[in-house]
Amino acid sequence: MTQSARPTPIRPRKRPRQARAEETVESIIEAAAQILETDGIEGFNTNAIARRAGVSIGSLYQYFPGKDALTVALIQRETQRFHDDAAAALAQRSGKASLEYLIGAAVRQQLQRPMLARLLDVQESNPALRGEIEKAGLNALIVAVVKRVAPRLEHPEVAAADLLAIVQGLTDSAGERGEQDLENLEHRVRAAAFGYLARV
Amino acid sequence: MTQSARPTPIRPRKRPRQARAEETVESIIEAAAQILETDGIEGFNTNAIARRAGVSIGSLYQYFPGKDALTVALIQRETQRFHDDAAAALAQRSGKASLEYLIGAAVRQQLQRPMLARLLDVQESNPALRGEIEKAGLNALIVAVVKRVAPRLEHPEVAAADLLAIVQGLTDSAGERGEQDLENLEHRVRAAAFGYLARV
Amino acid sequence: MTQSARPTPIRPRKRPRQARAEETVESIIEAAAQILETDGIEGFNTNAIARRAGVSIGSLYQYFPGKDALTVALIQRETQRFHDDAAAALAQRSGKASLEYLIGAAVRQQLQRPMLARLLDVQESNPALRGEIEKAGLNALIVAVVKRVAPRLEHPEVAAADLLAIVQGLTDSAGERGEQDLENLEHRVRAAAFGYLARV
Amino acid sequence: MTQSARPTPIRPRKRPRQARAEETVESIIEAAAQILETDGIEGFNTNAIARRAGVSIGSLYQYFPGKDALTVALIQRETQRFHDDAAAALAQRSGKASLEYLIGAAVRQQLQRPMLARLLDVQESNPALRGEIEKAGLNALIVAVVKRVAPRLEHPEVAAADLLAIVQGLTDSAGERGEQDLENLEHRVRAAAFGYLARV
DNA sequence: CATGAATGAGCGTTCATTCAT
DNA sequence: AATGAATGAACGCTCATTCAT
Repeated sequence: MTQSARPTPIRPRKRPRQARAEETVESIIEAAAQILETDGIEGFNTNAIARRAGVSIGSLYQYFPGKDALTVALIQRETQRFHDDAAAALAQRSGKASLEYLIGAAVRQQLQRPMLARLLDVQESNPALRGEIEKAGLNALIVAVVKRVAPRLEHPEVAAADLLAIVQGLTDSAGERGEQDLENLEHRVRAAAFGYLARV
Repeated sequence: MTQSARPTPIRPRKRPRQARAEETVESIIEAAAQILETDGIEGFNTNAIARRAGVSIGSLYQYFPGKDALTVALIQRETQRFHDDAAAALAQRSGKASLEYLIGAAVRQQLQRPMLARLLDVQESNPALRGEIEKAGLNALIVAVVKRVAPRLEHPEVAAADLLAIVQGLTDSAGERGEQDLENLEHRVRAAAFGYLARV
Repeated sequence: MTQSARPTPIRPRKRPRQARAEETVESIIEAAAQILETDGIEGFNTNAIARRAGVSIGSLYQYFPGKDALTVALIQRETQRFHDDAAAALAQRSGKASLEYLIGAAVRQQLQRPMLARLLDVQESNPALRGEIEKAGLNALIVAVVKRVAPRLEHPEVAAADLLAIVQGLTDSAGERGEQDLENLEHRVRAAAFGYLARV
Repeated sequence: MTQSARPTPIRPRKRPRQARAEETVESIIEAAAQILETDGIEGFNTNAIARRAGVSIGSLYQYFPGKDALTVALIQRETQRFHDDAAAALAQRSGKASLEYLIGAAVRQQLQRPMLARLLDVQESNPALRGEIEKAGLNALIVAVVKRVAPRLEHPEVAAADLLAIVQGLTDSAGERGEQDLENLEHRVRAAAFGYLARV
């Protein structure tokens, strides 16, 4: 009768047990990504997402306890890619190569779906989502990379956060301006990242 | 973000001709800033802003043709401060001093009202507001500063945009984490900015 | 973005300051009463109530912070009548006359709008509304009446609650069966009430 | 309460012919009772009931054509207990003992599962369920008890209905206030019942 | 000009019910 | 028969915007 007073949980409501369900979940997340890319935050509403996914609104809520949970899932999916890249980065021979690898991954990902990446960065600052986004794993990896490039740094965690901010700031801004030249952008991001590490 | 289908004009409906009107406009913008700081985007709605400004919702719409126009006005006001600082930066003796001055200004502004600065950056990415925000003036000034520090740079406009992105990225991220140490943050931002310029 | 997590307050959002507003509030409450009578709880939804009141859904929420608040207001309005009658009851010469007066009032009110009275009794048991309904005043009056009829009773508050339960139980049941004979019903209610007091 | 436009039949879809089916039906009804007790009407939805019963939602609809049918079945089950008690009541020696026995049963049942009893009374007033609940048998028994206690009463059916209303009104009200003292409550209910019969 | 009551499109979400597997 | 994924009508509620006073 009255709408629930307790805040909606963010974690997925149920693990899909059938193949069909898994497909549905995937299609919803992908629809969310597409909506964000084509219509921006304005069009980012659950009904539209369900429609785009070719799924009923009820199904959306079968797998996501609320809109925020879906947003988180989308962010997680995109973060995961970066996370995998970061893991690969650590496998590089030198520290320098590690960071370069990481930057390359970030830039590539950004230029692939610029709108999506930018809007997700924006969503990430939504306080309702705070703490729900698994950043610990990614952060640890970046810290590890930082420690390899600049082993003598006093506060590698701060440097890691700063590097992430620099890379995101630069790529988002480039994406906003519609930049396409991957090489050039990558060069500039490297300049900022290595420049920072050299002087901090 | 905007609810109506037909796009609302963004430019102020009327230039205030009387002192009282000017005050009203100012109070509304300040109310918008305060709401953004205290309640975040969640609380950023026209009715709340009017109430906080001690003005009727009707009056708000007398001076702003829509919510977006008000948002733009607020962004402009904050940008103006930075613009003034940038102008002062150019008056510095050396190019290095100019950029340092600019960075100091940016960091200070960010740490003074961290919420506001961050949320405005987010608003700025709203495509509905795009193009309505007067950035040309500020950009020109930054380009001028860049030309002084790095006269031989091939694309000073790109560098200017990058520097803005780096500074905003770093300060927003710092604000998000609740950093308070101005000196330390300024040091790191300088590292990134000068490092970038040295290597690009 | 997400629907509010904190439970909706029950008290009216604003005191109407203009005559028009007062009318609107009245019309909404009356519409709620009518809907409850004609369509039962099934039809008791905010959109239908607003429509019946000839008012937009927005106006309803301008004066009532939520559906529950409206329900409470409706219950209060109906309780008020009874409250007034109870006050008049105390003015009767004898204690017996007081209780008889009260019973007469209850029976009359019940038979006037049987559906409404019954459904409101049901609503009253809604835990979400508990404590929001001003019962203290009415209770005190009934206790006073009880003390006059049966001054030597050990627990007049319990007796008052019991009497209320008996009267409501009987009248609701009568209303449910479509009874119309006021005299007869009143006689039976008196039998139960006075019989209870004589033996408890 | 029912969502579909066309009215759903209320009678059970099929008589269970196998022992296992009978168990399933029983487990669903018991689950419904438990949900009503622990979560109140708020939590009383078919999916939750099926889950609590350890049965799929599909199975629930295999045995009950709709939610209302399940509610009716639950009410019937609870009524049945009372019905059995009423039958036992008639076996008492005197009429007075019969009624006292009945009241004792009612009070005990109410205080055993106060939530359940009260909420079922509320459900009973749902017009969609009206007429579907088998009350004739119970009524006849109460009438028989009444005839034994007060053989000269002109309208024993009315008295029976009134007594039921009085007892339910008092016990529900007591349950609502969390009363636990069985003896005391029983004493007051007797006072009301016998007082009523003596004066009506 | 100012006020604030009124509007209503649209959003997030629930839950009874169906039906392919 | 049993399962549970899927459906979608319907509800509670918000907030940008209008307009009579």
